[in-house]
Amino acid sequence: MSVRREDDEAAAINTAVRLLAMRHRARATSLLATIGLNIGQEVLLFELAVRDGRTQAQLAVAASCEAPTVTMAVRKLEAAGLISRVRSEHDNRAVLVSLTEAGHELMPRLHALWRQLASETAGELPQADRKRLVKLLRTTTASLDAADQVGAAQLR
Amino acid sequence: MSVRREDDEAAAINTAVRLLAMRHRARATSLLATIGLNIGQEVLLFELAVRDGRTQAQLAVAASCEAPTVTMAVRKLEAAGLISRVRSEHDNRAVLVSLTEAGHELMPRLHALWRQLASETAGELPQADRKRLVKLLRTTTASLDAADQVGAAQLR
DNA sequence: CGCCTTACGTTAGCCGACTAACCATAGCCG
DNA sequence: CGGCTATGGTTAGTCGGCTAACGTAAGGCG
Repeated sequence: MSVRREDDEAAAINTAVRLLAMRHRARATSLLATIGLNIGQEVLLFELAVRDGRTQAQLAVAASCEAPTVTMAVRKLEAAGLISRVRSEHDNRAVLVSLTEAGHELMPRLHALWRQLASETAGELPQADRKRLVKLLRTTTASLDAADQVGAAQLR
Repeated sequence: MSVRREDDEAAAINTAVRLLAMRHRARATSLLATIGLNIGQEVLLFELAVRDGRTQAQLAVAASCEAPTVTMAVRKLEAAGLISRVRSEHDNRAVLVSLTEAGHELMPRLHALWRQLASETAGELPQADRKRLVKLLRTTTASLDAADQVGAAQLR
């Protein structure tokens, strides 16, 4: 087998991932703008809707992003009146984040937008393919996670 | 069928896409750093390796990104000595971009990295699934493109 | 010929995400 | 008890990508 052949397949995979990532993000940005949200904020709102009163550190884990990203997103959400921040009683370092009334009221529209985005993404696929898609996305993500662990370990 | 159910599926799709996007980009960034490249630059190099001497506008289309993004990437690639920029003879506005000798020499390592990234992404999948994955990624990307066209058209 | 529109490229400014560095608090452990 | 480490959060700075606005050149068309 030629290297050329492998290069083609690698390019196909990598660019397909990159392009979907760009388009999905762009479309999400555009849809979220209609309710006054910036991308990245919706993840925290969804997490808080599931369980309120979590610390920013917990939110960072749940959202799979870093602490400073949460700091900024939370700050803007608070400025928008959608969440409230309260110092934890048990741990003076931690901040507990909760949805405000306005935050709760926004959720239905946010869910609607998210359904629309998912539909625009995979709505034309038969249901079996949609399940396959999610499964493949998760598998590949996990695979990259594992590779990253190894890569990081080699730096030590 | 309840809205709850649809919300779950939408969340599954959207977050799966988002997470793969983040991990894939992060891993690409990390791998590209080993040969001194920043993410985004590799796309232009691959394009130029296929066909040299294209204008920045053509590269923007080929790379599916905007003109200013190409401007910056090209500037840094030139500073790194990997490409050269020459004013077109036929069109005094246009700039023709080409790989330098150093740029050509870098390509094998870049291809190797890209194969590794693809392998880390989908290497554990059976070949049939890899093809399915690429197909699904392309289909969904096209679907989002179409939705974006409609969305943009409604703004007029 | 001269204008008007279109196309190419750059600049300026924004945003999300990351890392590195920092401060403050918790909590463990000698 | 006292110090050391680990943890929560913020700040500063970087980077890629985008949009908007600009200058300049090309090209069609009256």
